[in-house]
Amino acid sequence: MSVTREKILELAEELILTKGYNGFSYQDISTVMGIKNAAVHYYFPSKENLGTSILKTNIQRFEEMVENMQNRNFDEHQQVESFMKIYLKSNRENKICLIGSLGTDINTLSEPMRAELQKMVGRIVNWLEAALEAGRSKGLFSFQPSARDQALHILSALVAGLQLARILNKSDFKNIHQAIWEEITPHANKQL
Amino acid sequence: MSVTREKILELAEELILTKGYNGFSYQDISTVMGIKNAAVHYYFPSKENLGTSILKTNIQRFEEMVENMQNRNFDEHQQVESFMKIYLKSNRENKICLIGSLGTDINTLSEPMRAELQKMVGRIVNWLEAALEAGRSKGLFSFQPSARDQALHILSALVAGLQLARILNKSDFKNIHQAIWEEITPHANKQL
DNA sequence: TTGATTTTACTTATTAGTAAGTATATTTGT
DNA sequence: ACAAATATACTTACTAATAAGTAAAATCAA
Repeated sequence: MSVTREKILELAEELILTKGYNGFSYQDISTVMGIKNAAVHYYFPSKENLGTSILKTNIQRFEEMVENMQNRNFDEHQQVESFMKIYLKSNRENKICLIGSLGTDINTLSEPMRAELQKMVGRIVNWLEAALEAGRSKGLFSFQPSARDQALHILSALVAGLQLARILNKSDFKNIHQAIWEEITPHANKQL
Repeated sequence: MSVTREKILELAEELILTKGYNGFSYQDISTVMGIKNAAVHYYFPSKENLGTSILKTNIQRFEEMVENMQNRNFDEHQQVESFMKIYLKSNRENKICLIGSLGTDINTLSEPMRAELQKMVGRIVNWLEAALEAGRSKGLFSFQPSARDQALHILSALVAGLQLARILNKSDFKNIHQAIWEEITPHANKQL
């Protein structure tokens, strides 16, 4: 794979996470990289193509992460913790996540991009649901709603947590993160 | 106040909630209203001015709602329930909320608009925190974290709940909404 | 030399924004 | 009461900048 292509993907993703999909242009990419806007079009003929590629890359990255965790015999507690750590990193870097960013712009996206976004979110929710369910049956987690509802609830808190932290105070995210974790962790005093 | 001005404000807000701040133009407003783009500039010289006006309107609307609830002697349970119902309505209308929408675009907003957004979110969080705290001391709510963390957690879940529901399935929001409510409601079986 | 990569030099469309003009009310001075 | 002045609510007709996108020529690397 071309190094230029990889860099464009990386930069475009960062721009989506910092300025939003409709808030960046090919010019933003080309000037930062020191190339011409037409060079970006060479690798990604259209913005839709670029956006879809970013989503495909992220789906692949997510599935590799899950596979890797399973290969290393991570239990569900460790898996969910690892997943949530991605969001802590995003918060440190003042970024939001693709779900929150593209969720805002969804009605302005082309159908293929929308489909890819749905695919990505679908896989994340399904994985989280399964991890929560399995973790609960092993006594690693404790929560009342269905695993799917709890997965949606956790993902929501993470996604908007980043957005709120960027509006209010970066450090607020740590508390949100902590609250999620305590919500599903079986503590001694939780039963009191 | 001018009827045209009011309509522009209303339409622009809807556009922010459906297409995002950087996803709509003065043309979108003027064509729908059957006026010229310059007429929109007559009322709101710049897009920043329009955006800031929308936020100011929303702050006022929120404070009127709180005042109204207090005048009607709503208890904290009823107050928080009313607030959460606003999000159910947004979900029915396939809209997200201003916090989620502008949270995505925050780095592309002018400083005055960013300040207004912070003001709005700050007031909502402060009110929610106070309502949760007071409600808990009356036994209307039950939760472990600090009232502020719980407020941030609830607001996060609502904000991103709308975004997730728009990506996945409209009906998913009802479950997220339900889960928040059950999280803070003192149920008999919660103590088991 | 051949193919991959990149630039040059565009086009077309859209953006926010403005300057100047117009019709219709509304106010004001006499 | 009546005309002159002024304010309101726009339209017409632009600009300057930027957007995504393209065709063709030049460069580079094997």
